[in-house]
Amino acid sequence: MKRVDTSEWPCTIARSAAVLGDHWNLLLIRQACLGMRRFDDFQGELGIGRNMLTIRLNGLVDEGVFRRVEYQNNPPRHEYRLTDKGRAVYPVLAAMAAWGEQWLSGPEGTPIVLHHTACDHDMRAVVVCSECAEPLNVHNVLAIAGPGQRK
Amino acid sequence: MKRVDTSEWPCTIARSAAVLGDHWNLLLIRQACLGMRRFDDFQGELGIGRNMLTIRLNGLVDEGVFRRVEYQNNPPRHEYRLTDKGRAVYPVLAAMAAWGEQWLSGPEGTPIVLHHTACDHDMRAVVVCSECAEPLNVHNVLAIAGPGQRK
DNA sequence: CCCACTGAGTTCCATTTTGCAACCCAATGC
DNA sequence: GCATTGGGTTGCAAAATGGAACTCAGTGGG
Repeated sequence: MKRVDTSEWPCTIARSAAVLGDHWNLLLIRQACLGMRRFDDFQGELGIGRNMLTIRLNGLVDEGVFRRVEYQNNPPRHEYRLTDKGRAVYPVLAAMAAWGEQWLSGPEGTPIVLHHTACDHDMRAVVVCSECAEPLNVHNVLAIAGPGQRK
Repeated sequence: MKRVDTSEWPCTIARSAAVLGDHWNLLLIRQACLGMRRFDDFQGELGIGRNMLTIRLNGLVDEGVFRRVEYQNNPPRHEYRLTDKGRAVYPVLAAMAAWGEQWLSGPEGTPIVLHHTACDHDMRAVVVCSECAEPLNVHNVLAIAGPGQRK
């Protein structure tokens, strides 16, 4: 009766969901994207229990999303930093933020505005095709079996 | 000791995570994006327990992601269809698929290839700025308080 | 020297969630 | 009239979750 593990399913969404389909993981990566690195900071900011936090951080380190770095050694202390793989989750968070902004904001409006420093505009994330740069939607994308397919 | 609910936090990612930070929800929406609508089809394809499935589908209907539609009434039978809000999750899934493809594929390569019918190319999703169309990354986006902020 | 504090975790325990299997019900199909 | 189909419940045991208290090593203050 272990929780179902989808990390080996022949589907990139299922595999991603094994890591990203957990609200604490998402929130931890979000905080890390904002520059947070320390155990107690994550704990205090998110209100996650310390035991949960330990389990999540270890899991994300095992996944290669975080790296555990000693930042002083007397007494030994470490912090959790995003790896390249971890930083690559940012676009997913941005897409989730865009969805949340459009569909989950109350009448007061969005609680967070994203500002793109590269072009100096407030913006929202848009998910587009790598080949033609048009926005994607359910109707214009087909999923077909790739080389790693087996099931 | 109920599971922490982040749906009212003043953060669009936390709010989205309350819905999308659950692997079954993600997988159900994925299946629905592929055209699946029936209880038994979801159950059989994903292998999710029937009780879990009931809870998840009801939850997603309450959230407004799915709509429960009667497709015959003798005996009464219904199916679950995506609403506009539900279809709007697709870009998030596409972004997750792109991350999974790059970081979670084994040596055999990706199990799934996405094909953009609009431009007739195989592609991956790219998350860009709505204003300048440049790809986003951790370093060039700032999160600042919006009108709905309070905390 | 003693005490409190900091950072980063453990441990314990009571609730919830999961997952699985078995069961229910109404209308067909054969 | 008996099994099948679609869409669920119910019951139960194994895990995950959340909260609070406790640990441990070094530091800073008095």
